[in-house]
Amino acid sequence: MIVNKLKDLREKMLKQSVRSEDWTQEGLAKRLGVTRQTIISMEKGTYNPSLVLAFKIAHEFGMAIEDIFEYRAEKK
Amino acid sequence: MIVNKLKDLREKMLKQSVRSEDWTQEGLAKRLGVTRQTIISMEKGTYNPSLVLAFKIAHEFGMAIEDIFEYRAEKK
DNA sequence: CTTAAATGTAAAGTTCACTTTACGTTAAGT
DNA sequence: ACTTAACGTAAAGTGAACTTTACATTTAAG
Repeated sequence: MIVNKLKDLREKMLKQSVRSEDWTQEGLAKRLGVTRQTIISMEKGTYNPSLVLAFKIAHEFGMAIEDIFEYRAEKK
Repeated sequence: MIVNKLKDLREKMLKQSVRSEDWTQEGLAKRLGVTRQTIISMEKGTYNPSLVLAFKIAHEFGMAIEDIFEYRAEKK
Protein backbone atom coordinates (compact mmCIF):
# COMPACT_ATOMS: atom_id res chain seq x y z
CA MET A 1 0.00 0.00 0.00
CA ILE A 2 1.24 3.45 -0.91
CA VAL A 3 0.35 6.69 0.84
CA ASN A 4 1.17 10.03 -0.78
CA LYS A 5 1.28 13.69 0.12
CA LEU A 6 0.38 14.95 -3.33
CA LYS A 7 -2.73 16.90 -2.43
CA ASP A 8 -1.15 18.69 0.53
CA LEU A 9 2.05 19.46 -1.36
CA ARG A 10 0.26 20.82 -4.40
CA GLU A 11 -2.09 22.98 -2.35
CA LYS A 12 0.86 24.36 -0.41
CA MET A 13 2.58 25.29 -3.69
CA LEU A 14 -0.65 26.86 -4.94
CA LYS A 15 -0.69 29.24 -1.98
CA GLN A 16 3.01 30.04 -1.99
CA SER A 17 3.58 30.30 -5.71
CA VAL A 18 3.61 33.53 -7.65
CA ARG A 19 2.60 31.72 -10.81
CA SER A 20 -0.21 29.91 -9.06
CA GLU A 21 -1.62 28.58 -12.31
CA ASP A 22 1.40 26.26 -12.40
CA TRP A 23 0.02 24.39 -9.42
CA THR A 24 -3.60 23.93 -10.28
CA GLN A 25 -4.48 20.34 -11.10
CA GLU A 26 -4.52 21.28 -14.76
CA GLY A 27 -1.23 23.18 -14.68
CA LEU A 28 0.58 20.39 -12.91
CA ALA A 29 -0.97 17.77 -15.19
CA LYS A 30 0.32 19.58 -18.26
CA ARG A 31 3.84 19.88 -16.89
CA LEU A 32 3.81 16.19 -16.03
CA GLY A 33 2.41 15.20 -19.39
CA VAL A 34 -0.70 13.53 -17.97
CA THR A 35 -4.37 14.40 -17.78
CA ARG A 36 -6.17 16.13 -14.94
CA GLN A 37 -7.97 12.87 -14.24
CA THR A 38 -4.64 11.28 -13.43
CA ILE A 39 -3.86 13.98 -10.87
CA ILE A 40 -7.30 13.65 -9.29
CA SER A 41 -7.02 9.87 -9.00
CA MET A 42 -3.57 10.06 -7.48
CA GLU A 43 -4.60 12.74 -4.97
CA LYS A 44 -7.59 10.59 -4.02
CA GLY A 45 -5.38 7.51 -3.76
CA THR A 46 -7.54 5.70 -6.31
CA TYR A 47 -4.39 4.45 -7.96
CA ASN A 48 -0.64 4.69 -7.72
CA PRO A 49 1.50 6.36 -10.34
CA SER A 50 3.94 4.42 -12.44
CA LEU A 51 7.59 4.69 -11.43
CA VAL A 52 8.23 7.04 -14.35
CA LEU A 53 5.46 9.37 -13.26
CA ALA A 54 6.61 9.19 -9.64
CA PHE A 55 10.06 10.36 -10.80
CA LYS A 56 8.53 13.24 -12.78
CA ILE A 57 6.42 14.28 -9.80
CA ALA A 58 9.42 14.19 -7.46
CA HIS A 59 11.29 16.34 -9.96
CA GLU A 60 8.47 18.90 -10.16
CA PHE A 61 8.33 19.23 -6.38
CA GLY A 62 12.11 19.19 -6.05
CA MET A 63 11.93 16.28 -3.63
CA ALA A 64 12.84 12.60 -3.47
CA ILE A 65 10.23 9.97 -4.27
CA GLU A 66 10.42 8.78 -0.67
CA ASP A 67 9.53 12.29 0.55
CA ILE A 68 6.25 12.21 -1.36
CA PHE A 69 5.30 8.54 -1.44
CA GLU A 70 5.45 6.17 1.48
CA TYR A 71 5.22 2.43 1.18
CA ARG A 72 3.45 0.49 3.92
CA ALA A 73 3.67 -3.29 3.90
CA GLU A 74 0.32 -4.95 3.26
CA LYS A 75 -1.44 -6.45 6.22
CA LYS A 76 -1.97 -10.08 5.25
CA MET B 1 13.29 6.53 -19.61
CA ILE B 2 14.38 4.55 -16.60
CA VAL B 3 17.72 2.82 -16.15
CA ASN B 4 18.21 0.31 -13.35
CA LYS B 5 21.02 -1.53 -11.64
CA LEU B 6 18.99 -4.61 -10.79
CA LYS B 7 21.06 -7.22 -12.56
CA ASP B 8 24.37 -5.98 -11.19
CA LEU B 9 23.03 -5.57 -7.68
CA ARG B 10 21.41 -9.00 -7.57
CA GLU B 11 24.51 -10.73 -8.95
CA LYS B 12 26.65 -8.95 -6.39
CA MET B 13 24.37 -10.19 -3.60
CA LEU B 14 24.46 -13.69 -5.07
CA LYS B 15 28.25 -13.79 -4.71
CA GLN B 16 28.41 -12.17 -1.28
CA SER B 17 25.45 -13.83 0.35
CA VAL B 18 25.67 -16.88 2.58
CA ARG B 19 22.14 -17.86 1.71
CA SER B 20 22.76 -17.44 -1.98
CA GLU B 21 19.43 -19.03 -2.90
CA ASP B 22 17.83 -15.83 -1.63
CA TRP B 23 19.34 -13.94 -4.53
CA THR B 24 18.63 -16.19 -7.48
CA GLN B 25 16.00 -14.78 -9.81
CA GLU B 26 13.53 -17.23 -8.33
CA GLY B 27 14.42 -16.52 -4.70
CA LEU B 28 14.17 -12.77 -5.17
CA ALA B 29 10.94 -13.10 -7.13
CA LYS B 30 9.33 -15.07 -4.31
CA ARG B 31 10.35 -12.54 -1.68
CA LEU B 32 8.99 -9.73 -3.83
CA GLY B 33 5.78 -11.58 -4.55
CA VAL B 34 6.24 -11.56 -8.31
CA THR B 35 7.16 -14.18 -10.91
CA ARG B 36 10.60 -14.94 -12.24
CA GLN B 37 9.49 -13.55 -15.59
CA THR B 38 8.99 -10.18 -13.95
CA ILE B 39 12.56 -10.19 -12.62
CA ILE B 40 13.94 -11.19 -16.02
CA SER B 41 12.03 -8.45 -17.83
CA MET B 42 13.12 -5.80 -15.35
CA GLU B 43 16.77 -6.88 -15.50
CA LYS B 44 16.58 -6.76 -19.29
CA GLY B 45 14.88 -3.37 -19.15
CA THR B 46 11.94 -4.73 -21.13
CA TYR B 47 9.62 -2.93 -18.75
CA ASN B 48 9.66 -0.76 -15.67
CA PRO B 49 8.32 -1.88 -12.32
CA SER B 50 5.30 -0.26 -10.73
CA LEU B 51 6.01 2.15 -7.90
CA VAL B 52 4.89 -0.46 -5.38
CA LEU B 53 7.32 -3.02 -6.76
CA ALA B 54 10.10 -0.43 -6.89
CA PHE B 55 9.56 0.21 -3.18
CA LYS B 56 9.65 -3.51 -2.41
CA ILE B 57 12.86 -3.92 -4.40
CA ALA B 58 14.49 -0.96 -2.66
CA HIS B 59 13.52 -2.53 0.65
CA GLU B 60 15.03 -5.91 -0.27
CA PHE B 61 18.30 -4.31 -1.27
CA GLY B 62 18.27 -1.95 1.70
CA MET B 63 18.62 1.03 -0.60
CA ALA B 64 16.60 4.04 -1.77
CA ILE B 65 14.67 3.83 -5.03
CA GLU B 66 16.93 6.52 -6.47
CA ASP B 67 19.98 4.35 -5.77
CA ILE B 68 18.61 1.55 -7.93
CA PHE B 69 16.53 3.34 -10.54
CA GLU B 70 17.57 6.42 -12.45
CA TYR B 71 15.21 8.57 -14.45
CA ARG B 72 16.49 10.18 -17.64
CA ALA B 73 14.30 12.74 -19.37
CA GLU B 74 13.13 11.56 -22.80
CA LYS B 75 14.78 13.08 -25.79
CA LYS B 76 11.92 14.48 -27.87
C1' DC C 1 30.45 -36.41 -18.92
C1' DT C 2 26.19 -36.01 -16.67
C1' DT C 3 22.87 -33.97 -14.13
C1' DA C 4 20.35 -30.39 -12.05
C1' DA C 5 19.91 -25.64 -10.88
C1' DA C 6 19.83 -21.30 -12.81
C1' DT C 7 18.93 -18.46 -16.57
C1' DG C 8 16.72 -17.20 -21.02
C1' DT C 9 12.83 -16.86 -24.48
C1' DA C 10 8.27 -16.68 -26.27
C1' DA C 11 3.41 -16.01 -26.40
C1' DA C 12 -1.27 -15.52 -24.77
C1' DG C 13 -4.08 -13.76 -20.86
C1' DT C 14 -5.29 -10.49 -16.84
C1' DT C 15 -5.10 -6.27 -14.30
C1' DC C 16 -4.51 -1.54 -13.55
C1' DA C 17 -2.34 3.01 -14.75
C1' DC C 18 -3.76 6.44 -17.69
C1' DT C 19 -6.77 8.60 -21.43
C1' DT C 20 -10.89 10.57 -23.26
C1' DT C 21 -15.24 12.63 -22.97
C1' DA C 22 -18.83 14.66 -20.74
C1' DC C 23 -21.23 16.65 -17.19
C1' DG C 24 -21.95 18.22 -12.25
C1' DT C 25 -20.37 21.06 -8.03
C1' DT C 26 -17.71 24.56 -5.51
C1' DA C 27 -15.33 28.85 -4.79
C1' DA C 28 -14.13 33.48 -5.65
C1' DG C 29 -14.22 37.83 -8.12
C1' DT C 30 -17.15 41.60 -10.00
C1' DA D 1 -26.69 37.32 -8.61
C1' DC D 2 -23.52 35.95 -12.53
C1' DT D 3 -19.71 34.24 -14.38
C1' DT D 4 -15.89 31.50 -14.73
C1' DA D 5 -11.88 28.94 -13.12
C1' DA D 6 -10.95 25.13 -10.40
C1' DC D 7 -12.32 20.90 -8.64
C1' DG D 8 -15.05 16.49 -8.62
C1' DT D 9 -17.32 12.23 -10.66
C1' DA D 10 -18.33 8.53 -13.81
C1' DA D 11 -17.58 5.26 -17.38
C1' DA D 12 -15.65 3.10 -21.43
C1' DG D 13 -11.23 2.35 -23.97
C1' DT D 14 -5.98 1.53 -24.54
C1' DG D 15 -1.45 0.04 -23.38
C1' DA D 16 1.95 -1.64 -20.38
C1' DA D 17 3.00 -4.16 -16.08
C1' DC D 18 2.67 -8.64 -14.53
C1' DT D 19 1.10 -13.71 -14.78
C1' DT D 20 1.07 -18.32 -16.56
C1' DT D 21 2.86 -22.09 -19.05
C1' DA D 22 6.13 -24.40 -21.53
C1' DC D 23 10.40 -25.27 -23.40
C1' DA D 24 15.39 -24.27 -24.55
C1' DT D 25 20.17 -22.91 -23.13
C1' DT D 26 23.86 -22.07 -19.90
C1' DT D 27 26.54 -22.99 -15.84
C1' DA D 28 28.38 -25.32 -12.02
C1' DA D 29 29.31 -29.30 -9.36
C1' DG D 30 29.93 -34.27 -8.67
